[in-house]
Amino acid sequence: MNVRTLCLGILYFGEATGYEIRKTASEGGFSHFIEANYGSIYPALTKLTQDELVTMREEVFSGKPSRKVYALTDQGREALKAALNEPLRADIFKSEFLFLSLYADLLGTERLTEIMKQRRADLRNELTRLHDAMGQCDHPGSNFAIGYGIALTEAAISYMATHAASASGLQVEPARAAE
Amino acid sequence: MNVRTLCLGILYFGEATGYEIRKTASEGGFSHFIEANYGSIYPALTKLTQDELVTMREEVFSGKPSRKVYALTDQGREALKAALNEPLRADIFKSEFLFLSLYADLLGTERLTEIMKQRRADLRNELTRLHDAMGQCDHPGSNFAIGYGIALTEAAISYMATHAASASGLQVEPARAAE
DNA sequence: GTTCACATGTAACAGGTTACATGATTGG
DNA sequence: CCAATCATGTAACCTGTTACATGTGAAC
Repeated sequence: MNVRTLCLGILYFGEATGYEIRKTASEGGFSHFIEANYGSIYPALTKLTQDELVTMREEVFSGKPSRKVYALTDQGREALKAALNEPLRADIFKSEFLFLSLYADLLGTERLTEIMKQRRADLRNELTRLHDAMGQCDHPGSNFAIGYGIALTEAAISYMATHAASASGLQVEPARAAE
Repeated sequence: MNVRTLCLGILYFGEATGYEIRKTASEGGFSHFIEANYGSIYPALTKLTQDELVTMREEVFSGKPSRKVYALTDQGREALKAALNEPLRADIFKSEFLFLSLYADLLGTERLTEIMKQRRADLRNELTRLHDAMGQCDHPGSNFAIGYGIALTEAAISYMATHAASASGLQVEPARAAE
């Protein structure tokens, strides 16, 4: 989906600033299947305001940086619905990690061990993040999406635990339990 | 990773045409974590030939379409190694399906049911594809990557089986066992 | 005092996607 | 005969990313 629809979608849950939209998309509970950064969000919000799919309200506090709070209009809600009814695109998954794993024999034990260790750490962090997000949210749709992320992350962790050592013919340091 | 490195990586396993590279990337055992299409592959191969990272040999058969077979040079192999030793980028996962699931209440039972059904079918196909790929390949690195895909796909199927009905407050038709 | 979080925005650039353009052979 | 597979390539377009530019307040 494009950034436009993403903004409409996040605004559907309540008004927000560009900064908050990015945070939800890139760090919140949805960040495992969404990506967006300022460079695309701010222009999109300007355009959406022009098209009257969202309204903008500027909050100016003396001293504090002013913030622009965006909210969905009825037209915006309709546009979101329309976007949701368009043909569903396939998931996109790109993994440099898996690409690297194809060339384990070219990498050398040291680098390979480092990569595998890093990946296990990343997966554990991701799992923690997802559990936190799940705890802060009781919306059924969101729980489904976050739960999906948790299920896959757990599967990845489990796979890493049992297969990381066999990525190549090279001997990789075994994972320690207390790592 | 960029298309350039992708081409070098696939050529590492043996010479190939642009057509075959795309097929490996988009339909083969690696397609679950790689994506590339003609529009990016052909220009990349031309550039790589100019840079002497690959060699090109044209095979012309009377009648048959001629094919350009590319092979890695020593320089190309070094370039691949160098690329593999650059800092590892995080995985990219974008899912319109999960995005849609956030708005289950906006979707209507019919569309939601259709989406969930489609996703289960897609996952089953993907699993079959991965098992086939695994059977045709005994390279350790590839087996690790394909196995990773299988593990995650199985987790997704399992999650769908137990949670698809609870994506929203709406009642979704339960999955049938023989579907 | 320095780093982090809040907050907005632009511009150049890179990268890849889609559509177009073409054509032979094989199998059903 | 029609569809699918093999086979190569260009060009316009779109989209998004990176880097730049700027500033406050709070916490440590």
